Amino acid sequence: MERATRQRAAIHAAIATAQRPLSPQEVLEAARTDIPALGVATVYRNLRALMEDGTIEPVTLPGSSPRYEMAGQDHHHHFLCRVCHRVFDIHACPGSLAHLAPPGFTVDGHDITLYGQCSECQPKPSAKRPRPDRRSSPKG
Amino acid sequence: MERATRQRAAIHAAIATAQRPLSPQEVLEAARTDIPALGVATVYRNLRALMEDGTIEPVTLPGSSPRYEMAGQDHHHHFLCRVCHRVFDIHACPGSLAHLAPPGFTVDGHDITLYGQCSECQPKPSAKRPRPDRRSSPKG
DNA sequence: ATACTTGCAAAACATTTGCAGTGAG
DNA sequence: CTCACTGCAAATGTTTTGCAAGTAT
Repeated sequence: MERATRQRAAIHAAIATAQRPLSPQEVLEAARTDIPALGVATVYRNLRALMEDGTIEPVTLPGSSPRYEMAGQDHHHHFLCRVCHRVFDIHACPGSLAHLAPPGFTVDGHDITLYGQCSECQPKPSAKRPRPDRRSSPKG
Repeated sequence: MERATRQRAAIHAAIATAQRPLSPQEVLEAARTDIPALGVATVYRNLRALMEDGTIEPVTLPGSSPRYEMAGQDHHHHFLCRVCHRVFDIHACPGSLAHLAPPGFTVDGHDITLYGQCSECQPKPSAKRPRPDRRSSPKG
């Protein structure tokens, strides 16, 4: 990552602008509004470069390939609403879970995903109906 | 899933015998000790059949393709070794994490994945070297 | 026998890599 | 000018599908 290119700027902007983690494919589509000829390989190469550079971070949710979001956020986890399938950041953490591992194992990190219903999708008898499915990932 | 075949039995046995969730590739290798000519497609087809049948369950770890283990086990979590990329069951749980969610959210479940090094991949100065990379999933 | 299953090969996808041409510094 | 970067295409690697042959029932 030594030169500043239009492609890199477009890819960076796509991620910085998005209100949610983007998949490589979504990044490609978003960045192509700026640079129509942008190639997939360039997206993957720059995602890796931006990650090594510490500019973006991967968001790995169970069962789907990684998405990317701007780095620099606090250690956090994710809440996946079973109704609207949106992902929310959980800015809380139970702390080290190293003691859960078997003897002889070394723990250096963890991921936690909570499942349930977000505040807007609570089953209220006669309230507004749940939000539509806004899932964005292809493989979700 | 209407007929009992040797292939299906071998695949079922491979998963039932393993002490950890297996990737399709690991299932293939294990089942081939019984049926050397076993094909990949058969493994995938049977994994799907056994899942629909409720015999096995998918283990979806963040960022990697699914693994499979016998259904009906107690609530447990998983440990992913960063060296050999094998997955181990963690038969411990910090308990309810419902309090981590924002007000108004309902939590009905959670997934926890620990990362680190398994007992066989510990960096011991002059001990046996770590196991080879047995990763089977590309996206992990 | 019938038709579900299998194994192989090709297809479908996602991601990576090789290379010659392009462009930032 | 240089050489990192890009776009394209080919290569990798995983999972799915098409089909003729195999085999439970």
